[in-house]
Amino acid sequence: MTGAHVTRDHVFPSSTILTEGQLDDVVSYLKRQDAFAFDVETTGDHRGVPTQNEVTWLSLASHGMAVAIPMGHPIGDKIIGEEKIPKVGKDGKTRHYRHPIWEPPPPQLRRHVVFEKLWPLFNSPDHTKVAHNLPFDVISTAKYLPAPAAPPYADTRQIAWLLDENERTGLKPTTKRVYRVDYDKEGVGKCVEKFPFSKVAEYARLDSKFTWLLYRRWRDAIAHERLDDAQRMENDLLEQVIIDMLSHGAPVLVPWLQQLRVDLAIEVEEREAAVYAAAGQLFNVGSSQQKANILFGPKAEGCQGLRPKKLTDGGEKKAKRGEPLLITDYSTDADTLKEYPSNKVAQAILRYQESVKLLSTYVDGYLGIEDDPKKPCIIFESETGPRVYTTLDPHGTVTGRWSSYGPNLQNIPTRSESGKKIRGIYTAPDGWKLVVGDLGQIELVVLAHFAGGGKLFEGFHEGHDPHTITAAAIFGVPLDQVTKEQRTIGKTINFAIVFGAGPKTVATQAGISLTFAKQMLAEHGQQFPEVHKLKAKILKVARSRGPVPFIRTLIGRKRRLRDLNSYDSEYRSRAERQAVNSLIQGSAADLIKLAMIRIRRALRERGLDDSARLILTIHDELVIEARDEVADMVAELLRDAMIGPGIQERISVPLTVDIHIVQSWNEAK
DNA sequence: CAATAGAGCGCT
DNA sequence: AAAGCGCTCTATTG
Repeated sequence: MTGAHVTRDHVFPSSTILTEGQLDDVVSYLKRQDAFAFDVETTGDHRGVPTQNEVTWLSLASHGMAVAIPMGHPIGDKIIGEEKIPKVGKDGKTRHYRHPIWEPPPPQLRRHVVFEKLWPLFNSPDHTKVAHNLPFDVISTAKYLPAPAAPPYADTRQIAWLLDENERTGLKPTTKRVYRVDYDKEGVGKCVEKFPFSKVAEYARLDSKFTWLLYRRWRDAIAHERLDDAQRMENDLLEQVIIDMLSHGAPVLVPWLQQLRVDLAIEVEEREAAVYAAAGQLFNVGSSQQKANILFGPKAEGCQGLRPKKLTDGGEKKAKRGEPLLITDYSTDADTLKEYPSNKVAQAILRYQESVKLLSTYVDGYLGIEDDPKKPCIIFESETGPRVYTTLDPHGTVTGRWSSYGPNLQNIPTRSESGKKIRGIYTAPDGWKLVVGDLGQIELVVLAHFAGGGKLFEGFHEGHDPHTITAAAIFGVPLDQVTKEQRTIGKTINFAIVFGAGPKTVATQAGISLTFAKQMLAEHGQQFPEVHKLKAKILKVARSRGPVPFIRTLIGRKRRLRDLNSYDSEYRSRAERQAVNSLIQGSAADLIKLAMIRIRRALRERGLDDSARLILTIHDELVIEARDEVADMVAELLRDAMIGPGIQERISVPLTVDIHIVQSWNEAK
């Protein structure tokens, strides 16, 4: 049944574990090692949500061995028949689909038996648990254990990312790249329950085996590239922070969300009707192509006859290749529509799009759409009420920031009125508060730190606002005489410096002429020479390193920029902007990560584990859920964790933090 | 029918 | 010629 796979790493008679005796042998072997790799195969409606999924396979690997343990695989190896499943199509017609009938699977160990036997190993402080994307495997298995697997941990995806942030870090792409082995051409991992037993057994085994091999292969690589400090920080986050954050999720108010669904649905209908009324015809407002035809088409054909102002990205490329342009190559994005304030259709479309975006992404996306398996409800009941379980990915970006998905909780609206209502959904349960802290102007603080002096640096030391500092300098006025309009331009210039934007972008962004934008940027160069010297130095240092140029962030993590040496000036310029921005964005990310480690330790030292926990990070902001009675204390601990002496000593510019104790997230801004 | 690309837009 | 993300919808392709 398990197949006779003859590979040199078989120390066990069978690579598929079906009996308690076989499992005992595996456990006693692993106990004699100092590390082992493990991996899970999951099923269920929410197989990708580690707090909710069902683990049906566990695989283990270590020195010279790799085994798979099935715990509820539904089918065997052979097809023994066929049945016809009737299915009603969209057109109402019933079609019959042929469906294979599989032989039953072999008897498998029960999940509680497996995890009971593995617990001493998973709980051992003397065994390093290795996994590829470790939080997923630790949280998936924690449901069946007294507690999540204990540190020490090693995450081969983290190592892959530290060694090359530009490559795909999934197990399959990594295995293909490193070993030239592609063991899952059929996509077994996507849907294990549909594949024959032996195939899944082998697939699961290989997941752990290659995880183990990567771990062994890379044992000296981090030190070799002098990434030790960066890895220490990443491991602290893995071992002390992220498992806890992802396990708890974020609290949401379902009744409010349901009310919003009703209100927004009405608003969307009204605004959709308004678009058709203004246009004098029906069309799909969600289609950018149809939108372009309506807006830019000739008046003679009942369209608006507006003059297009901007090409889409695709249109831009076409133009560069010298191909003829169509009406649909022109952009109909919100920035463009705002350029036609007197056109009723454009303005109606803007209002419609604002509502429909909120409804589909932030309401329907959460509550789900009935009878649509692609849009399930992603709110789950917990002991303290309904919660959503985002995945925070500590290795999901090239700069070092964390990303968030399923749902993305790093792009919850803040600006529009309806957006604030959406944000209000995130509300602490009765007896709890949200303690929210965000670092003030962290990217500009980091920029001033690296510049090491000059007007921005000095201004921060005197406690001034960076946009006012920039405005005062480029307009040549005292700080206390900067107008609101001047400050706005100062803000745009500051963004331009951090992102590397040119005069054209500054002009459109600030609503000023191209000539004036050029003047302002030139003046910035005069007033902030150290900032421009810093940029030059960043590029020079990066290029002096090879073979692939790179910058190092505050903690020493690398951002590699091959295109810094490109002969194509477009690529090269982009790489230059990325180098500067990565130093700033990446170092700011380092600071917030250190703060997360510090707040976790502070809470634990004070025995507050059960009354306060980090639930979110949004780049420069941390959100903690804390019991009412400890909220004030937690706020002070958070202040110290984010800007206390231990953090401040790393940065030569005074750090600031805004802390709010609130019930709902929308009260924090 | 499913997968992918493009446009667009929410956030820092 | 603006850095870094993820999600939804449409249109196209296989």
